[in-house]
Amino acid sequence: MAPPVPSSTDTRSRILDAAARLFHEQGFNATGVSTILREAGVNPGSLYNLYPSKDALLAAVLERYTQLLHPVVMAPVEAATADPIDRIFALLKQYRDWFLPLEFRLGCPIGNLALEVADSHPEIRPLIQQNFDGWCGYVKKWLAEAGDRLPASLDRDALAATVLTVMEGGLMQARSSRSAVAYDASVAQLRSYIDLLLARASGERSRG
Amino acid sequence: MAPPVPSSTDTRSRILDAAARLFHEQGFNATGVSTILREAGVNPGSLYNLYPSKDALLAAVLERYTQLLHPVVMAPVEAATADPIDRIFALLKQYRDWFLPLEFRLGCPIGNLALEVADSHPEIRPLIQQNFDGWCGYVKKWLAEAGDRLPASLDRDALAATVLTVMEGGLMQARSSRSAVAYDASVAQLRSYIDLLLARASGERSRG
Amino acid sequence: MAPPVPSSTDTRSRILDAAARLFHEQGFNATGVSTILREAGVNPGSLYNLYPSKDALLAAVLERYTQLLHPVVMAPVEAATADPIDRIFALLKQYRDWFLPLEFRLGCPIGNLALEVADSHPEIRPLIQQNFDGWCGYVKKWLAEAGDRLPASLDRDALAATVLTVMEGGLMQARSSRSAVAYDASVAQLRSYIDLLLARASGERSRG
Amino acid sequence: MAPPVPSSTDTRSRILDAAARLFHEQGFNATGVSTILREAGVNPGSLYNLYPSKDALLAAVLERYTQLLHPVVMAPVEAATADPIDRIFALLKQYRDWFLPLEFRLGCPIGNLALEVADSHPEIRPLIQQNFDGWCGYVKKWLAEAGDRLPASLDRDALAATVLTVMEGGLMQARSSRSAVAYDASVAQLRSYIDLLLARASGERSRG
DNA sequence: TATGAATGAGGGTTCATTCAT
DNA sequence: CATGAATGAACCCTCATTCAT
Repeated sequence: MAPPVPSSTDTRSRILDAAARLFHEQGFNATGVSTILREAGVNPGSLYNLYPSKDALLAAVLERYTQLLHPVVMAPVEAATADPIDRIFALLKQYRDWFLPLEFRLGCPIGNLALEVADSHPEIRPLIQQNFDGWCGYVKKWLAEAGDRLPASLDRDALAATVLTVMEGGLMQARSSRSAVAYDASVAQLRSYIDLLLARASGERSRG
Repeated sequence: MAPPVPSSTDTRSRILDAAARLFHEQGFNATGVSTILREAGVNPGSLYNLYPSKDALLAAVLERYTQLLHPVVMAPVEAATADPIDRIFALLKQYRDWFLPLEFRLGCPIGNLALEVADSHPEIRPLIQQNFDGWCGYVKKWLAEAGDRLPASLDRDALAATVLTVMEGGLMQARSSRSAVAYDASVAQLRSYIDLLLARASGERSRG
Repeated sequence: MAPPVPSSTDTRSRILDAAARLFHEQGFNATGVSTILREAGVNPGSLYNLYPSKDALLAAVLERYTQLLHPVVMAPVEAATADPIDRIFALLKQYRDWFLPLEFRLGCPIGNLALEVADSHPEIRPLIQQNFDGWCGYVKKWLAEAGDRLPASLDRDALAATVLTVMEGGLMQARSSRSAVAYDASVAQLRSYIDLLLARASGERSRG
Repeated sequence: MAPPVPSSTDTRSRILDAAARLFHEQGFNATGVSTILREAGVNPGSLYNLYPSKDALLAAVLERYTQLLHPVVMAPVEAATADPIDRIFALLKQYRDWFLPLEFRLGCPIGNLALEVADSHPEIRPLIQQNFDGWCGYVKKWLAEAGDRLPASLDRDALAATVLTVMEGGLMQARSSRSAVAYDASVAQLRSYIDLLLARASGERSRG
């Protein structure tokens, strides 16, 4: 028999859930610790037992995003889509599907924090970078799997970074306009670019 | 003889300068009104005489960014670079040149505010959008000037949005990594894409 | 031909009107000078030219209430009611008629100020007292006119003070309950008392 | 052994004591929270931990006045005076004795608040009314105990309301004049009225 | 370990008033 | 005399955090 989940774990989860949600909805600075406490149903002393500061809680939230990257973000894409190139656009479509019903409110939780705390919280910046690296890592893996369907001369790492650029830059404009137009436009240009790359590689292969 | 600049204008400018700088350096929520007052050398009553709230001051800052878009951002690019396609990359290089000495701290002042206040301040969102629209407007103009050097089938508005996407998404990653790598990579992919478009249009033209 | 009313008089009137209304509606401390300025359509400099302070404005408002006592409060009663005893109850009914449509909001402007500023503004207290004295003066005059319809032993000054007591005490309870019950009850007891006095005096006269 | 009084209760009491005293001395609007904090020796966070706003503190003060009505106001009267009719005048004399040494400064704390906040604070009005109802309740009880010493036809509730009217209306005039004259006059007229009622009832009883 | 009161610096804003134009 | 920006103390309240129980 498994031991009962200790209540501290439960408390820890409730805090992390509430903090992650509120940081996403309101931003880090606009979220008061007291709001987190209320939403998590926890006392200040309990929170400060588990996390020595609001900043430490932010770090924990970002660690959890790292853990959730695969199960929440990447696994659904990989499960639904087999072709590595298609997976890139399935990933971009997944964000669209998440945020369209919200009229593109909220935005990327990592991207939001990147712009809000990267300068003020030096100890947090690496955790953001870790999330971006993980995200790009999946894209790089897919691009590697695409093998010679893409030109040999293509800088696959640069393209992976660009996919993240398209997601973050597109989502930023979508939030500002409450519309999908700029996001869709950016994704379409990326599609067009990759199609040109695929065509060139195909030509190279047939000539090769 | 022109009348002396009224002192109120001076006060207004000092407030706007300080607010714009601090919002850029620290973010909107992390900047206290008292800090703005101290840096501007102004009393609370004076500020609230000119701007009824911190939010109104934010709106004024964003209006000013709209006014500064041409003289500060676009005019230098257009003065230094004649070719419309080259202007796009000169613009992207200008941001690189601005932020490289800062190790990519600060980031885009509009983009930062977009992610920080777009949801919480509905009245501010249109002002952010206005800045993005103005920015893309210049790129659209340049793309139009490129005429048939670009394929007729190209969605020039979509490409303009993508240029902004590359700038914002690239800058976000640059801030997170304190490095130019992802920014340069994204710009390089855009360059590669546009080169492919130019090549295709050139082929179309010669085939006539 | 009369000279045109100087604009300063107009300004003065607009300020007094606004101040009197706002002090009545919101109280003295709860009314900001800026609100008075806005409602009067006047600039701070203009107000402070005419009245050196908010307290001086309050004094002017109370002076004006003294001037308005006859035309606004007493003249209508005396015009509508001839019998001196009836005038007392007509006066009390006039307040009821004024405040019933407001569910007894606002209350007596003098009484409100009496309780709010009597202690903190020693220079204002005599002006409040002057209003009360004027008010009681009319009641005393009527009681004198009632002659031997009232007992010779009756302290007419004390009864006049009591009429004011009934008005103020009754109105206070009416405001607290948003109902006429306590006001009507107090007036009815006064009516009953005066009826007993009239009956006794009548007996004395017939025996006399 | 009883547990020591928890310090929270102590803090709460110090806040309530200071707030009640200052609201009484200066009025609600003229009393700053910072003054309450200083006088209570308490930090802002402590106050707002116990009371979510200045208005909530006002409500608590009025609740406490309700609790204190019996021990502070009514019990001394009932202890010192047995006869129910005499108790009414002992109560009115108690107020006189309290305020005469102050030259009738301060006034009734409930009455002051009634006029200052009844309109602006709808949630407070019922608490004021509750105090008035409690006060009148004692007078009603005494009038009931007077039985057939008073005329059967007398509206005892109306007379009770009138007693409060006399206290509040009399105290208002006493504050304005810094003299007992109008207060004493009003009480004397009430005495005269009740004597007439007692005489009439006595006559009715003897005629039986 | 859980609780929630206590801490005190700082939040954004309004106040009555003055003064330069 | 009108204007409205400037003044700076004070307003009510919230912040992240600590500590006694």
